[in-house]
Amino acid sequence: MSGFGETIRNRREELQKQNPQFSLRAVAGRVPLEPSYLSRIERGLEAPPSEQTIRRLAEILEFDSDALLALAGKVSADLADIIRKRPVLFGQLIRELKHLPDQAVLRLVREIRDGNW
Amino acid sequence: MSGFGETIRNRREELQKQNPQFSLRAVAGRVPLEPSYLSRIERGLEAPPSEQTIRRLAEILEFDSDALLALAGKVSADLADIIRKRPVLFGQLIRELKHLPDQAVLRLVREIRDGNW
DNA sequence: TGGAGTGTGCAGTATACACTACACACATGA
DNA sequence: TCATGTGTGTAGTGTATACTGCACACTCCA
Repeated sequence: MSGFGETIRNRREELQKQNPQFSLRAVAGRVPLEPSYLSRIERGLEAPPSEQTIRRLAEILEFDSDALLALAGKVSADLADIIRKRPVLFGQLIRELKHLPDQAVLRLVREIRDGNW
Repeated sequence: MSGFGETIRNRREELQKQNPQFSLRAVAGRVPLEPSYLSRIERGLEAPPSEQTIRRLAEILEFDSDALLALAGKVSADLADIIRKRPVLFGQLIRELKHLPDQAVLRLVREIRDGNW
């Protein structure tokens, strides 16, 4: 599994091919961040930045923010909030779902969305 | 909703009634922690301690650790790990479950446990 | 050939986190 | 009365987090 830095560097360079507004400096400027800091992050010399900064990067690089946060070893604060409101219940559920295949979880999501619960 | 400090103080004092081994000093000694630190935490003068320390307190005070962590504004690291392995999938699911009543979530837990998925 | 743009190296900083250490005041019982 | 146990107040500490700031080397092209 590739790391956080590697992922955003690859994604940025991919976008940069089509559009010069995706140079390291340009992206850093939009976040905003110091270019040298972003550089160190992309090369994995520095730990991933804060959740807010990761969200901003995900926005700019058009990347799923939950996925990017996960690569940074974090869980989105809004999800954590949902769990914290019913910790025992959600604790049970999530531990139960741990070994359930993607397909089954996805089916669950759809059934809940369709109001079958 | 009562805070973290208040909760552990109440719980500790309740146990202390039956057993002198639940004085602030004795509990602090078992964790182990400096008594003054635990005192400040119980009175809400200090932020809740680390996840490890909260788990230890939950163990000593026979309190659900997920619930205690939630009062401290935290989500158990093992749950976070599960989510981080499939961030998009679990993100969808949890946001979908946000407004589902306890009863429905509980039924879900049981159905999954019974292998109906 | 020099000005603009590329990424990088190195140093420094403010704030929060998670505590320890120790002195103090009060109560109780022997 | 004094040793023991109760909780508390104040100060200090080491480490991590999340960055900034600026100088530097390289490339490109006008």
